[in-house]
Parts: sequence; C-alpha cells; structure tokens
Amino acid sequence: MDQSGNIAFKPLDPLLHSELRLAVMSILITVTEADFVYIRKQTGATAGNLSVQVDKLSQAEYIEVEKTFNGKIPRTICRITEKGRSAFAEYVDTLRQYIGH
Amino acid sequence: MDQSGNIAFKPLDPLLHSELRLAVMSILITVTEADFVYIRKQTGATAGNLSVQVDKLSQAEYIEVEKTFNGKIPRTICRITEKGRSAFAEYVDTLRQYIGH
DNA sequence: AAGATTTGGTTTATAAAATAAACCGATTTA
DNA sequence: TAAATCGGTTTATTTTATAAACCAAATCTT
Repeated sequence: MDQSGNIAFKPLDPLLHSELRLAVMSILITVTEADFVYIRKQTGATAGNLSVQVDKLSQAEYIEVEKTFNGKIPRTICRITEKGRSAFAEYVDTLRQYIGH
Repeated sequence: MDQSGNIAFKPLDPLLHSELRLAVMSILITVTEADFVYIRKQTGATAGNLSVQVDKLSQAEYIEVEKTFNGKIPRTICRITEKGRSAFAEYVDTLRQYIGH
C-alpha cells in the first residue's frame, strides 16, 4: 500500500511564478491593452528581459501580442487572453494557500 | 533632469519568491517548530532540494536550524526567526500589489 | 551475522530560468 | 553626415532550482 502521505501545497504555475511575468499579467489584467513601452516603464524591466518574458507568455497563450506601426515607429500591443485570465486567477488562488488570505 | 518615470512594482524578496522556500516559511510561520522530515512530507520536496533551500533560509537568518539526535537518529529542527517573520510579512504585502488583495 | 533496505540527510552535477550584453534597423537630432 | 535615440530581438552569461549520487548509521531479512 502507498503510505506516502499528503502533500499540503499545490504547485504554483511556474509560468506565473516569475516576478516580471507576474507584473506583466498584473498590468494586463486591469487594462484592455498595453504596449511594450508602457509595460517596460511600469515594470522597470530591461527591454531584453521584457521581450523574452512577453514571448513566453505569448507562447503559452496567456497573452496575445499584436505588432503594428504607429506611423513609422513599431508598436507592440499586448492583451491578456481568457486562458491567461483564468491561469492568473488560479495562481492567485493557489498562492493563498502559501501566504494565507 | 531624470525623467525616468515611476516603476509601479516593488521588487519581491527573491529569497522568498521560490516555491519551496515559500512553502517552508508558510509552515514555519504557523507552527513553533518543525523538523526536516515533517517539512519534507508536507512539501513533497526531495531531501536534496529541501536541504539546499533550508540552508539558504538559514544563512539569511530567516530560520534557525538545530541539529539534535532523537536517540541515535539525527533530527533537524527548524524555527522561523523574527527577521524571517517580518520578511514574510513584507513579501505578502508586496505580493498584493501584483495579485490584488 | 552478513547482506540488503531504509532513514536522514549532504554534496555535486545538470537543467532551467533570469538577466545582461550585444546587436539591428529605422528615426531623429546636432 | 555623423552621432544619439527608439523599439525592439537575439545571444551569451549568470543565477537558481532540481535531480542524481552519495554517505553514515540504523534496522530489517534470511
């Protein structure tokens, strides 16, 4: 018989348990859309780091990324998806187990 | 003049922003002491991983570790420190900025 | 009592992640 | 026209987390 005992902690979605990605999601959950530059300023992240992390969120389909031009200047717009929204909600929910309400 | 704009997110204590270390602290904050084996079972972590993370928390003085013997069997007891307690409180507080209450 | 297994860990090696540095094309400024 | 800036991406480096290997002592197994 498997007497392995119960684990008390649900795993935290590793995609969201990252300071920068969490900050990005935190912004996108409150705002219908935000561009790269805005997110960069709000988070204080370097462009390189932000580029990488936005890409990960995008590949997981937690956000969608639209590349447009503002005249001749490139503009990268990010929006949260439904999948991202519910992943975020579950992450928050799970976290409460760790930090108490 | 420095027109760098305000960063909206306070940094999260990297020592606590780790799933396993956070789980350890979460246990120790509710219980006057806990031994290695108990923490291992609650978290489901491997002994190696737990050993490393307990050591980091200990070196940061977020917890204190007492090595005793239970008869002839070694027993490692962990307790949270005041420093650990307030670091945890601040971490939780900062997190709320990211996840909303 | 010899050998295998389990317990309670630590140490070391490997994989994954975050961060920083280098770079690119276009644009504006001097 | 050269230098600096903007809006990024790509690649390299560092840091971190995780897993694998190991160790000493104790306890079962035959």
